[in-house]
Amino acid sequence: MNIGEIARLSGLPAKTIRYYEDIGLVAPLRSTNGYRTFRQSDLHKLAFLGRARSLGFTIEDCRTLLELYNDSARASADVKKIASEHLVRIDAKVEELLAMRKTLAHLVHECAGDNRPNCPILDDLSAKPVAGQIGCEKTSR
Amino acid sequence: MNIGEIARLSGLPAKTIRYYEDIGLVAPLRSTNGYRTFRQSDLHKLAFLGRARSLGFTIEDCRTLLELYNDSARASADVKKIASEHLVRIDAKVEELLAMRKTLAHLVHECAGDNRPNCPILDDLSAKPVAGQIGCEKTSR
DNA sequence: ATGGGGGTTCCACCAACTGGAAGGTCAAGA
DNA sequence: TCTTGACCTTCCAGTTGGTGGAACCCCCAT
Repeated sequence: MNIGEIARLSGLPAKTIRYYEDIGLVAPLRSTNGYRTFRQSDLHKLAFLGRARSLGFTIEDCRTLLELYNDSARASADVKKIASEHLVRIDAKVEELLAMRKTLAHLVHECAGDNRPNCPILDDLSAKPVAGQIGCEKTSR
Repeated sequence: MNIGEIARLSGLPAKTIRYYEDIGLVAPLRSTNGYRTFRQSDLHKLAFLGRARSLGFTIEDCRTLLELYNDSARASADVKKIASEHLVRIDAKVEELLAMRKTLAHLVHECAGDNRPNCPILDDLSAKPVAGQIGCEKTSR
């Protein structure tokens, strides 16, 4: 199968598939005209990658997960560890976003959004941090 | 004030401040020895940027927000629009992460995490999508 | 004069692609 | 046979928001 068909079947853009070959995640054969030729196993691998990426695993996680997948002597603990750590990352990110969301939603709510210049949002952004200020949470970035 | 002091006062790394000058967000003066010299207004601007970035605004949003801040004839609606759109982006991101979280938490829970190879996480990742499958949500990436 | 702690520039790198240019290949139709 | 158009190839650059490091300059105290 050529890259176009594999892209259709795997749901990944051809560009991405070439990139994955570049970084050694997949190794299609080449036909005499230089075209990449994908086997069923390549399709399977790409689908695996697509699914793992859609769950937010990094490329390096994906690489490791693929190795574990191909290692019939793996310990499921190794897989679980990667997934658990990823879960922690996700939770941290969610917390961070919700903290932003909270402040932002409050500010948006306060702002009249009319044609006058007065704006609580800009007031907040330009507020100098005051020592001992009440309700001043540390922003984590 | 030199960059080191401004970094301390604004809470931004010196590297970041130089970068902000590079992309035209701040324009400190230069003293004869080539050192950047920051005014109080530069500090104020950098604090504004730090706060806006900590709320997740993009650099381009920050640029626009700064312009609006300096425009006494602004309409608060313009500010509110930027913030509201950002809020929508945040909500979308949170939704995406929560969807990942849900699947992932389920899989992690299912996995024994011992030294045996059997692993529901890998099973899920390698499952071929089946047409007509029940409970098969589209993953948005 | 020398050492240390500032500062400067510039270049490379991170993740995970994506867009586009310039060109080779192949099958079908006039 | 030629041409058209859909494929495919490689390579380079850009995205976001910085960060690390090298090589070098500057200034003050000892």
